[in-house]
Amino acid sequence: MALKVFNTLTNRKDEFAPIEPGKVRMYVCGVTVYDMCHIGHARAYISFDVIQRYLRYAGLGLTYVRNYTDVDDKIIKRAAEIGEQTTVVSERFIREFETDMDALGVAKADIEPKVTEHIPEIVALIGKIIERGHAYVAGGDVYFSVRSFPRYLQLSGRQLDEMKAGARVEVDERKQDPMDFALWKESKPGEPWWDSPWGRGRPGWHIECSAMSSKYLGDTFDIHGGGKDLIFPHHENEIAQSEAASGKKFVNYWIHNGFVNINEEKMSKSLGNFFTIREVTARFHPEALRYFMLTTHYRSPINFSDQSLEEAQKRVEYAYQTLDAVNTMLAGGEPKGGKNVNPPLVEGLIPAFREAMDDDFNAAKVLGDLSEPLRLLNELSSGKSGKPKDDVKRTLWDLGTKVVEIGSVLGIMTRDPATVLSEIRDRKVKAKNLDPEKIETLIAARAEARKAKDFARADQVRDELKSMGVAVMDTPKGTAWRVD
RNA sequence: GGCGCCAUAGCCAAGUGGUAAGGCGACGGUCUGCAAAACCGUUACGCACCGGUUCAAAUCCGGUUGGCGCCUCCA
Repeated sequence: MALKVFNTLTNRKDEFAPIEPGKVRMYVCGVTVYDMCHIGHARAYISFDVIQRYLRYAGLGLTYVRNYTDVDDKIIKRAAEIGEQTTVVSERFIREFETDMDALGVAKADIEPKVTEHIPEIVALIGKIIERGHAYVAGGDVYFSVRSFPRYLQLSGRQLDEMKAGARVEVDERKQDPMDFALWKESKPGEPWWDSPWGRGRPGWHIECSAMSSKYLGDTFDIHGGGKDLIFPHHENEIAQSEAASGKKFVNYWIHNGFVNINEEKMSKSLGNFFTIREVTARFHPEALRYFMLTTHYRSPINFSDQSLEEAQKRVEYAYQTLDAVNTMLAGGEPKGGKNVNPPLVEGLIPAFREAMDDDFNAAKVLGDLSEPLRLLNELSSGKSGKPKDDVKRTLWDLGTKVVEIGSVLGIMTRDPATVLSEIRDRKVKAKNLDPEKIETLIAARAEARKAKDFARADQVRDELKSMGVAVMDTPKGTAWRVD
């Protein structure tokens, strides 16, 4: 089955056909680096990370570009507020972004260009747009003339004249049309600036993505992505700029991810109802956050709640507990011989995975499909299945390998199980304000009581731990504990 | 006012024409000194509502209600 992607440009699922067979060029709008990232950013970059991984998995040669917007009104404002240089602010938040993405398992893009390092390209692009009659100089500013570009608003499917009624933007006197937008802005005192044919200034928002995408991916490329909120005006304006300059189609497939909601409302800075990635990952494991993001199709809104995160974390725990047991069972490496106990399940796994992902990257479906294999891995690795050991090992290997293969495309289940499990427990211990030492002491006391067959005393200790939210588990390898 | 999206069990959620995946929770069971974990079983005669198309609809069409988003910086 061929890959289908929902294309905002056509408003339907289109069969994906790259410009160059076997190769894909993809650009995703990166962050404006003026603050810590919130979980909306997490969703966007996780979504495209999965897309990125899947395209490569499917054997397509991918060039993935994700920029950093490091010149912008908000960065300037922020820098002024805290009395720092804009570059100090932007560099710091680039590092914070990298830290967050790393924790979430979001791989770096192949190219991560910064606006400040592409001013010449931007100036050249603006010059070209002016030359072609799609932009005009007004004082030290340069504006794109939306009326000169008949295809304007093709992505959002709106009408220019209908938009004017709702426009709440203050109209700059120098604009020929209220909808015209800045390509270049004259710098005010104290603002960063670069020389240009129009005087000292800086790029407007939008133009950087047009300049950097064409530099690294060409005038026309395959996929351009970002959050739904970027459709208008950002992506609409990118199309106008790029197509006005090149005279060619800009992008074939536009992919947009849905929002993260809080209490069914869009999470956003202006509403003040946002959580940073850092806040959430202090309470829940980063992989739980990632898993949560994948439980809903990337285009649908997803509602953030502690309960959902807890559920996601529970599944992550379950998966790693299972993998841990599988690893223990297969300590000797790939088993020789043995008979797979469930060939249809093992053999159907990857085809089902590909079918789901080929259908507009339906990772949520994949997660559901993973339940049965994980269940079987658990059953077999418990050692109590009653099946011949060789067959068990054979199946664990065959099935486990495929489960991890799928996990590696979704960016889950690829870390060291014991490490993740203890990281999760650490968070719960902290959340409940527990003292691990005290717990160990109690468990030791209980062990002694059990040894002496003083079960009344042992259960008393268990109850005490239980009231603290600690569950005690007696296993052949000793007594372990977990936080509920 | 314009454009668009969504509505599936207690909760989350997949499913775009063929007779409702999966998860969480709950209940019952196996295992266990007792538990926990794990495993097994049960948990939507119905997919907001009304009408239509069809042999067949959660899925297509029309309408109603409710919720959300964009039109302004925003992933």
